[in-house]
Amino acid sequence: MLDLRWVRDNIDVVQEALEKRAAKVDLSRFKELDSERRTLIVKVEHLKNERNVVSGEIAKLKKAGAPADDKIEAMRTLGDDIKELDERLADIEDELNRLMMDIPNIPHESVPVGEDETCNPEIRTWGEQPKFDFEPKPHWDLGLDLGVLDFERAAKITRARFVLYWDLAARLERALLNLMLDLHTGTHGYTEVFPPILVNDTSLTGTGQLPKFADDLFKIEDDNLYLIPTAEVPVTNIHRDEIFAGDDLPRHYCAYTPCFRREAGAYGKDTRGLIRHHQFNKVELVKFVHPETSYDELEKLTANAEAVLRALNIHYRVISLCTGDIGFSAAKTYDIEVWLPGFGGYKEISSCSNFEDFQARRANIRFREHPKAKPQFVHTLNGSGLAIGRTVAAVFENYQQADGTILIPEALKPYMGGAERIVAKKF
RNA sequence: GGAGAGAUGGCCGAGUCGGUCGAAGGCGCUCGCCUGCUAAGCGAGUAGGGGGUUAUAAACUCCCUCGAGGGUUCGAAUCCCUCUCUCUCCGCCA
Repeated sequence: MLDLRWVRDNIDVVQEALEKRAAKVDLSRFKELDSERRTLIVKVEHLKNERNVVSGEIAKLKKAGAPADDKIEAMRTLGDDIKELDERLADIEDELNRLMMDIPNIPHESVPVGEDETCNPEIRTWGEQPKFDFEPKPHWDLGLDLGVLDFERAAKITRARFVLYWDLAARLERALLNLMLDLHTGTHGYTEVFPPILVNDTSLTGTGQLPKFADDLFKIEDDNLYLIPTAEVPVTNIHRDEIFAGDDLPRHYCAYTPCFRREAGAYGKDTRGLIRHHQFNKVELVKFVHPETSYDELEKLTANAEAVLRALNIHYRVISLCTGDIGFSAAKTYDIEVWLPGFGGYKEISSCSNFEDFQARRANIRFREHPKAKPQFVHTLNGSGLAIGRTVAAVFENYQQADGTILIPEALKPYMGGAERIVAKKF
């Protein structure tokens, strides 16, 4: 959410940003509601002041044993007026609030202007596409041939877009998440947390998934709880309604969690393999930082996520999302796209964003520069470090051999219980 | 799931029959004074949000907030209702 006063004073900036994002929000309605709200506040507060003053007088009279009936009678009608104005004010604030909730974040000035994902510029690449003297297979064929990725049984147990891993594929998933957590907690200095994966609607509103994106979430109706679509939600909400002391910042957290997404708008997209599932594991990086440092922190966070692919020695590129492709809450986003030789293209494996104070304002996460200073909003950032299912896919495709087996990358060997490669087996 | 108790400022804790309570007292913290050092002592300050005025400064002023939301009342931290959370006991359970 943006700051109400800031929007009021910078309505043209907001309008321009909305156009760049191709977002539809009615700012003329905003102007109406905002000015009506302020007029009403002045009126009703004036009346409330009178009520408070006269109530004090009534108290005095009663104590002195004097009659106060005429004042009480006058206050009765005043009370009705206040009630009516308060109700109108509440209606206006509701509508204004809904409107504010629908306004996406303002992209940072460094974000490239563009209509859609075809306009995202490449920032850098690392490594090279591996050369094969055979036709590399996509990971789903590799997994099926080796017997370790069982989509059929997963569909039986649950439904499509779920997977059952067998044996060394299951082990590989666990190896990867351990490698990632060890790297981020060790070398990169993040604090590991393990949060709840069912959350309430306040948490989802804080990070921006609600109210706008309810369709993307799995909901437990009976308890009014949701399965998290990303660890960003519980981890960012750790500090909801809290005020940091200035020297408590920055905070760097990493968390492994399963993630659940309904993928409501994605029918027919990435239907094969591990790319787009309803349930997947992810290691997430989340930062709470001083506003002045947040863009430096975004560069570092992205580099920390990249470090996983470097450790695995897998080629990738980093792109900067343009104004038309950037997420609702983000001010700037880098996507890391991993090379999948069998699939024959790059695929997003991490999305690293600076939300500036957009989430912090919704979730009310603040800090004090000095003990006596007014609280101000922190900046929040997060990024995948990495999506684990897609990393499994990347390992499969990049480390496949002519005989259909998959070599275990050097960095994963300590985690694989002595296994050197994944070979075909029937389960 | 059943029965009961509770939720007040950074923390602890008072709040009488609803009446000047945003809230006694203590601790902590900040600033100043004092004292060879330390400790102690003295004085002052110490919630958040939203309006008005203003330069989106300082200062001043008003309104709201005593878990959340609603109600009763001229007036609610105090009374009533709903919800959430915490604690105790019973049941169930990895």
